[in-house]
Amino acid sequence: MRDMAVRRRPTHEIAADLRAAIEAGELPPGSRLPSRAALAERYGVAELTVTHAMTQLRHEGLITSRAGAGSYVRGPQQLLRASRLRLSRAERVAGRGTFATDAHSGGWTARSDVEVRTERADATVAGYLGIGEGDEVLVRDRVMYADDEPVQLATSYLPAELATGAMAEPDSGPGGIYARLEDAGHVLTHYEETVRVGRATESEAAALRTTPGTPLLRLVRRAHTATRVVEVNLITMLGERFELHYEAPAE
Amino acid sequence: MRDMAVRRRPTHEIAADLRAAIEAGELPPGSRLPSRAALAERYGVAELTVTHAMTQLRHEGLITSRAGAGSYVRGPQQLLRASRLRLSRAERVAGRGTFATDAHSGGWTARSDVEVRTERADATVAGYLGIGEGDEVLVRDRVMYADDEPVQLATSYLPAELATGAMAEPDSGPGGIYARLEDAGHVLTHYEETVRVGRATESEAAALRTTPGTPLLRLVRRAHTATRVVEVNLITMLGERFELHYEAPAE
DNA sequence: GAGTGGTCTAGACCACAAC
DNA sequence: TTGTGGTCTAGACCACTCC
Repeated sequence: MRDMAVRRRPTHEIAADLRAAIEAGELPPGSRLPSRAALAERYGVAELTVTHAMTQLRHEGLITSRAGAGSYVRGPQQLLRASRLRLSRAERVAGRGTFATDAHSGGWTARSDVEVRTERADATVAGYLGIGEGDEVLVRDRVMYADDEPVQLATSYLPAELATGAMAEPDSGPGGIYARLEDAGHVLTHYEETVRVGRATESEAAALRTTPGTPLLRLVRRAHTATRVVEVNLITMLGERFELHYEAPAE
Repeated sequence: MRDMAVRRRPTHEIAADLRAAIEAGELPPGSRLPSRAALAERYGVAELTVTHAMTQLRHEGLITSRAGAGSYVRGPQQLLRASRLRLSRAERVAGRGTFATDAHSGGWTARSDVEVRTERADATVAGYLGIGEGDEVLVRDRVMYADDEPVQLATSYLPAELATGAMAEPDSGPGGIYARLEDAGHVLTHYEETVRVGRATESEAAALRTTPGTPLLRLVRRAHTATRVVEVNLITMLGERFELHYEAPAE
């Protein structure tokens, strides 16, 4: 652009230029951006100005940067669909848990690291489960991987007296914890989910290999039998990688 | 703190200090933060360093800044619950649309600006509605306000041949567009919603009085009768102000 | 060892709000 | 008019990656 218009805000202009180049495919996914120094030279601005433009693009999820290695255009990430099927009894009977169900229909591979322990319920968990504060609960702490990238954290709580057999094992067996609950005679009637958007704390960012402040989806799922809440699961997902599906009757 | 430990990252330290002061109530909501110059002096750093710390807090939603006026601690924002009730026929019969239903149960006031027009469906909309590309659709474009702050954008599309009577008016009447569809004999059977996280573009940011890059909730809601999709609504919500509620049967 | 992005200093100009 | 936050320049040091 030889006849560049009057420069309004160099930061915005540089960000817009790079964004356009990425979207036009001139900078394809995986390709390396010019270095900070090169861009500063090209646009005739200070390096800090270029830095701000690149920070903006990073916040938009368009690029990633690593000190020493450079800045690269991010490829379109595979979208992980959390379908309404994931809670179906049919899938449980087929031996798949919720995460595995989504993986199966989405064509990605699922893997989890699980830690199991018991602790006393704090006020929040007690409230969700409808039990007393300080009552014993089984805690199942999970990091879930899609194609070997960590994409979801989940901490599940069950009243200790319900958590028998494989429920207290790291591997809860085919169909997961909901299948074990039903094996034990706790027939599930419905699930309740609340969805919020949050931002990654430092520890969440470390676990999900992202940066603090990244948008997250925070779900609270409660599993009900006819008489009580038998489990609550606090789920944290990489916000921009998931698509949640729900269905509701018109009545 | 006289015996301050070795300074690791001034930006993080200052942000953590201010965050702690806000959370401890030493800087209550509405109160003004010390100026950039004052903080730079206090911490013995450059003003740019303080600026970065404040930018971080702004991204976390803790403060707002206005040039000339100062930086202020934001009050806790009212959380807007989008309950599963919002799609119930009972609420429609009571004369409330989806947004008004949430307002009614949440205790906030709802208001909308509506624009209505017809256009030809693009591939995306045609796909959602199961009609042909280029077919005429009625478009209802809305900005929705909670307590007079814009919090949600919604663009609703209906196949033109279904959009009779008040559906084509800015005020679609009590119970909203779904009530009119049922009046016209299109009995709704179920809704389907997909939820994703996105970031505000510049125009979305302007409409929602926020900054580009702010996390948003993007919903696609399709209303079904027994035989077809009669409406699709592309909804954009301020991510951090909404909580979505869903319920699913265990089967 | 050369080059990268992350972070910091020191100083500056601006539009704007408040007085 | 004074001070605010928003933005920019110019220069620097660092840990780190890659060769």
